[in-house]
Amino acid sequence: MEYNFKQTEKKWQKIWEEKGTFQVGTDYSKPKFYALVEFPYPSGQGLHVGHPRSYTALDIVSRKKRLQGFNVLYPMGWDAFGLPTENFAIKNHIHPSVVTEKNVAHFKEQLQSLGFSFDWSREINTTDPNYYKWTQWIFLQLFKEGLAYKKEMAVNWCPSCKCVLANEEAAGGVCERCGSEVVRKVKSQWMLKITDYAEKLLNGLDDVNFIERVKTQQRNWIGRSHGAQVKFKTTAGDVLEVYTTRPDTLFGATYMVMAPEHALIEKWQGSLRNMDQIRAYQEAAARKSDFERTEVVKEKTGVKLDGVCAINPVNGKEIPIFISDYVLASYGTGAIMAVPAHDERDYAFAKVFGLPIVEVVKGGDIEKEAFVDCATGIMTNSGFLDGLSVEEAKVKITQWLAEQGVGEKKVNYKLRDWVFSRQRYWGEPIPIVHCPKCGAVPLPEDQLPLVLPDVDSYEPTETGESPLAKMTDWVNTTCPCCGAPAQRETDTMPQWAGSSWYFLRYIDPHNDQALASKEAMEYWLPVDWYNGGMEHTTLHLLYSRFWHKFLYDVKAVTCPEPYAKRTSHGMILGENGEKMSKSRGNVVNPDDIVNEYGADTMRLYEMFIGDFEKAAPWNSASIKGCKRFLDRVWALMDICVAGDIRPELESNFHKTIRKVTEDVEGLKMNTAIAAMMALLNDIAATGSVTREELRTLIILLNPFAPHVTEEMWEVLGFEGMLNQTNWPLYDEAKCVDATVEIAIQICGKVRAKMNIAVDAKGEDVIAAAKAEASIAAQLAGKTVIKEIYVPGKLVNIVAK
RNA sequence: GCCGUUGUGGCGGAACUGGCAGACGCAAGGGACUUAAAAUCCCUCGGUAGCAAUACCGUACGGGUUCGAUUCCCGUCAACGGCACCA
Repeated sequence: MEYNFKQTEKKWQKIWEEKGTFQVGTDYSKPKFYALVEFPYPSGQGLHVGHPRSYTALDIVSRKKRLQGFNVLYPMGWDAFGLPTENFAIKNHIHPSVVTEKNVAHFKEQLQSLGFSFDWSREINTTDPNYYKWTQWIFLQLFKEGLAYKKEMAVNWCPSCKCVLANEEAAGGVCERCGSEVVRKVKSQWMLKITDYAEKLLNGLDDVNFIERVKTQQRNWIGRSHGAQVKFKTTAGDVLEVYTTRPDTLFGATYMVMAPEHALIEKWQGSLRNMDQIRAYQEAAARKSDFERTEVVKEKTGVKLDGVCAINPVNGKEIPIFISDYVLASYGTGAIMAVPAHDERDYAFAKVFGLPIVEVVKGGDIEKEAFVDCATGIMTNSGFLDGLSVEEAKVKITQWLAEQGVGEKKVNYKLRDWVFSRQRYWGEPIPIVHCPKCGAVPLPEDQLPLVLPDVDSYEPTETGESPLAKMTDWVNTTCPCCGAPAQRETDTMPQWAGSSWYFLRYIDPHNDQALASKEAMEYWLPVDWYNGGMEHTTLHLLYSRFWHKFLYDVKAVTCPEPYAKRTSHGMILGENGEKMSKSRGNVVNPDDIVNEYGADTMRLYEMFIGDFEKAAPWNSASIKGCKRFLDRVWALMDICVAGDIRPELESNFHKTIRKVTEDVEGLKMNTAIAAMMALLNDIAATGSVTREELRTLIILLNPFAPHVTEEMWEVLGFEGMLNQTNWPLYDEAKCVDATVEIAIQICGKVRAKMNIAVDAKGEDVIAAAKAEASIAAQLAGKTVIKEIYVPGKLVNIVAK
């Protein structure tokens, strides 16, 4: 009997939908399992073969957990605000919500054709006012707690289009739309104080099960360092404050560097004799992004301030001050003390400007390069610090600075506050009213959601304000505080807002009293397993942890960390090994694969393609192997006879059950599939299969290929639906074979093999190995120095 | 530049905690079935030499530790992800 995947897959998808098979009950007595994948941005291009990699993997986990008796929540939704939809709307004069609706419908149809066990009754959409009501509510709580504030920030500005550009739209310093040069313009922006949570975000990592590289990257992104803040007096009278992780090297500070944007420059205007030169340099620096500025390879540039000097507090020496773009305004105090002998960037700068390089830590050769190692060095040329180790010197100088009142111990973070404003239309309106008397006033909660009004044009305004600024009817309102005429905030939120808390909404998606009910939160939180891309590690994942920790502090959620476990999948590349993209012409459409091979084959192939965590190139030819495997499993029904698992296959079955059970937990789907393929080969070699063998095999395969296995279950006449049966158990004792083949090595090289009983004693095995004809011959005339037996693996005889 | 990661046959990949490198699959070659093709089934398949048994080489490159290294350490090269307004 031929297997018709088209008909069968549709049949089961319909049954699952009609019966609500994967709808999650509210039976809170069962153990729960909450599996989460990153919800997609519904782009106009439709689903990409990259999306199902993550979705299939956790679908397999979810289906297996259900078979193991868990109450599983596996939801899906749409992260639908964002730039591409807005740009499409501008170009084609279609409302973004219309575009979104169409894209969502397309995505949903594509996802459903792959047979994912999502609970569609809990579908959410970040652009739905009933959803973003709560996104706005969270913003209000942040505002009330003082974590949302306004600040002047530099943004990318296209002077020709007169609009703010996203970094992506300003790649290479050129406007993506018109090609003109992008400048940095200062604008007042809403900011979120994520830095207040730096310590909590760091410490929380100790309590969660995230893959190590995600933790490392988050730790580095937060970038905690211990050092000192030091005050340098200047000849202008003001104090120039710096942060340093190397206060021990203070005696070696021979000059200072400020970021070109540093506020003191403006204050010192009167004293500075080379203001023209300074202005020119500031303008040049404004055009560069932070990471262009910090590149080490390029020649260091800068301008010496003519008219103001600093005074080194340890020795009273006057030292020059420079501005240079390698110092960033956004890190530390925006100024540094430069110690060229012990910092590579300072060294390079000092060489260019001919500044003195004073060695204060012995151990390197400062004629050649900066000596940066602080583990081994001994202090020198440093007065009362001489002879101390770097660590001792750090402690002593920090104490001294504190005693003198010119510095203090300081913990610093690389993490910067979150720029939360966008001058765009397609985002959540920020629920704030600006009153001339009361200032920024939060909208009362009973006025939420503040609905995004319809506008005629989605183009930003001449001044770079959001398109909402043109909606005077909407903008003009009254102050919720004093009733006087006031104006609404016209900036919108970034796309990160809606995705920072979406997992909370799935657990109680229709609640209009709260984000989710306490009861639902207590049962479902935290997310048990969250899978997503590595590219979201430092932004989305950190932002959502921040919001969650905040919500925990204001008692709006019931646990301190949102995600108990985080894993990451690799990208699926084009057949040529490059990233899939329209412009490269190497995009594979999942619809084509489903049509030609079926959803089960597609799912199996995406899991078999390689190591889940690594990038893997698509290969059309290889898909056939997965189709062939499913066809061979189907064909087993032709040779099926009554009976239990046969003794000669017993250990194969137990080993395979163990392998699949463990590999699914470890996201090693490729080796789980390989194990099932090997089992099929072993069964096929016997020429028949028993009912019980087939039953066990198709339960194991069900999470991977749910349609064909469900159909086989029905054809074979087993009771009920396969997805409601139990996952098979294995017996550790039955996974072992009686004999095992081991290798015999001489000096680490395999020279022979032999079969031994699994429980054979070491000395007997070694004796047997030496008795082996070819081994005996090669050992003749040599002295045995060492004999090693690794149980069940090998014997190694070292001889001379 | 900074942070993180990766590098194994013609290809995707496998290999426990330092223990037989190449599981499983694709492609390729040979054979069976067929009027023929597709499908299916069987065999071979890292390189060099050899009829063969077998020997030597081989996990990006150069060193090191070890009885034994794809695995650990040091260095080099190449590729990929992120760098805060793409998501």
